Amino acid sequence: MTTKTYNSFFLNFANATRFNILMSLIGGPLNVTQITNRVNEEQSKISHNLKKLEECHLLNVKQKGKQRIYSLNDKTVIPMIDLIKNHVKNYCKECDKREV
Amino acid sequence: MTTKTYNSFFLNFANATRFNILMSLIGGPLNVTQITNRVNEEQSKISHNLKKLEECHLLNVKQKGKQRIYSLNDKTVIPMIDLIKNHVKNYCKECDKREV
DNA sequence: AAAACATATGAAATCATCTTCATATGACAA
DNA sequence: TTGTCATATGAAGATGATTTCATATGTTTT
Repeated sequence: MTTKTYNSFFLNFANATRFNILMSLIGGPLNVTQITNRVNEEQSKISHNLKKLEECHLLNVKQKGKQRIYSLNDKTVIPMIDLIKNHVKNYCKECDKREV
Repeated sequence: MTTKTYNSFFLNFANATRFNILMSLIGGPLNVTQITNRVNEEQSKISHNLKKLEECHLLNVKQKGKQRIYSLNDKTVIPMIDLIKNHVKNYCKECDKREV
């Protein structure tokens, strides 16, 4: 596992926009316009970030007419969400409350 | 789970220095000087980064004389390492090879 | 073949994080 | 109570990531 690989893997989760994109896809695949609406950000911003997520294989794409449909790699993403949720629950109960 | 919480959680793994610190502690607790030697970085750099890891409860500290002994929160860190290793193995076989 | 729609891309500008350096603090030993 | 060892900290500078804006590409519709 190269430094670059795990660096970009975790960076993908660390960014709020990308984290929200992942969340928006938990319910099932969406096209770019739909993701853009759910996450409520600029289209080009979404596209740039989708690219990074896809490069890491956290997302898959397929073309459907002029749309591109993105779907979650849930084998990785769901366990990851569970892991951090558990961590926060067990170790960060207080610190997570004091908002900054 | 606040944005800040998951952001700093993942950021901790995304940084090479901190990732190496975590790795150095898999074998068991170490003091700062020992970590500094294993990771082979400046002492103040190590201290700054230890702080961030501790704030996220990925590390625990205890004082022992003038030393501070850091140990891994292995309940979280080990599963996390396993998760990314598996991801890379299953989905990034090729992309992980082409070094950048 | 032009227009319209959906998405991607490059580059500059902005914003956030990291490291570095100098110095401070805290604990123990002499 | 001074010196030394171990570690932490603040702030500036350096580096890196993200967003933005303008525009390009690709696909379908008319």
